[in-house]
Order: sequence, then structure tokens, then C-alpha cells
Amino acid sequence: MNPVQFYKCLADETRLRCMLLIHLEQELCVCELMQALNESQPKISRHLAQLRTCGLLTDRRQGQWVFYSINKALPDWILAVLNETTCNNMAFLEVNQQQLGTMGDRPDRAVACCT
Amino acid sequence: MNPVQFYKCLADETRLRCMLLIHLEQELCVCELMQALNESQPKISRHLAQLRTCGLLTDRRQGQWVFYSINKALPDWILAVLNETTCNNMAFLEVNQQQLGTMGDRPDRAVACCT
DNA sequence: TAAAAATATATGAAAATTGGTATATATGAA
DNA sequence: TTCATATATACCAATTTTCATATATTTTTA
Repeated sequence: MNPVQFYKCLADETRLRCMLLIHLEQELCVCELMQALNESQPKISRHLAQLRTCGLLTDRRQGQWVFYSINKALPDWILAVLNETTCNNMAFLEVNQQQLGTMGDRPDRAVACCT
Repeated sequence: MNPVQFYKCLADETRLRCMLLIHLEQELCVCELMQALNESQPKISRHLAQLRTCGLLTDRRQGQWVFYSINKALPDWILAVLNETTCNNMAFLEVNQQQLGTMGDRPDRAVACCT
């Protein structure tokens, strides 16, 4: 993956928060990210589609929900950058984690092993 | 430093190449980067100014030249990301290093110790 | 001083990105 | 089927970013 393309993906607040939250939580669906970021459905969905198209995210559908997770096949350096960024910007993500925590009726998900 | 702002800085090909080359070479001046990237003077200068304004680069003037280097006061995670990106994208930088190597009359620089 | 070299900045046009609104698609339940 | 929920996409306007061109500033040398 081209490093410029990679950083373009991270260079938007909505996309960066989605990436880091998904990295923290293993996987999240669109409605959970809407709640965590307090943003509209098309906005979240559009950014996730872009991240998937670029190869940063993979998705799996479970019933009505689509869960997104970090593409495990990404080069190590990219995974390292994501990890470094997440661990050192917990304050940046705090609001989103809190809003996610207060979300009622979060979707049940089958444990997605072996992805 | 806000992670979104940081990644916006890296999300442009000219700026990313400048950042990574400077990281590799310790410091470079505008005319060396013009040669390495084969880009116009105002273009290089403008992007460097932006990187300096955002706090990613520092500059020192030596005679007619202005040398740019990575701001050593940046948070560790940012320095780690830059290092990780540079070391794992040497092929991306190869053309630029080569063009820099063929540059005649590269400016002499005083060893910038204790920066 | 005047000229040359290196760098910085201002301006406006073009290109790229973003987001709201409306609508389409897919799944599960009634 | 039909409806409700979750998600995806199309379209267009608004914003942001980028760049070429022209010009200004700084330093060195003649």
C-alpha cells in the first residue's frame, strides 16, 4: 500500500476516529460508530466504504449489521502505525468511547474468530 | 499535536517525501529537496513552511541556505511513526535519493550539533 | 552599492474533498 | 408479502487544498 494513500485515509477526523476505535474494539458496526462519533449514517457509511476500498478495513455482514475491522493482511508497518497512534491518543478517543459506552442495545455479535 | 493535523501533513505526496527524506538525511535545504523531488521552488518552499508551522520541522539558516530538520521535540509516538514509515518505504524514496545523489555542488553545511 | 543566488510569500484559478439530502438495497420480523 | 431497521450509494453544492505565476526578502559576492 502506497504510504501517501494510507495517510490520506487517516487525514480526516471522521475516518481517523473510526480507524482507531475499530482498532481498539476489534470490530464495530455502522450504528455503533454513528453513536460513538455522533455523526449521520451516510457520513459514517461513506467513510467506511472508502477505508474498505483502500484496503484498510474488512467487513462482514451478520444479519442486518455490517461489522468493520482492521484488515489483518496489512503490512506490519501500517499495523504498527495504527497501534502507536491509538495507544498514544486515548484522550482523543475518550469522548467516543464514552458515547459508545452509553449506547443502549448494542448489537450482539458472533465471535469473529479466525478472520 | 492533534493526530488529525499530523496525518493531514503527511497526506500529500510532496510533503511526505520531504518529511521522510529529511528524516533519512538529518537535514536538507530547499534546493536539495527541489532536486530530489524535481519540483519547483515555490512548491517545495510552501510545503516546508506548512510543515514548520505545524511544528513537524525546524529550520536553521546558514548563509543563503535554510536547512530543515525533524523537530526533535515532537512526541515519541510521532517520531516512531516517521521512523517506521521511512524504514519500510525505502523503495518509495529511492528515486529521490538517487536524484539527490546526482546533484552537483550540494551546499556545505556546518555540523548542526546540539540541536 | 549592484547583481546573483536561495528562499519566502501573495494571489487567484483549478482540482480535490467533504457532507447533506434523497433514494436504493438488504435483512429479519410480522 | 409488507414493514421496519441497518446500510449503501447517487447527486450536487460548499469547502478545502493545491499549484502556477509573479514578486518580495535575505545573504553573498563583485
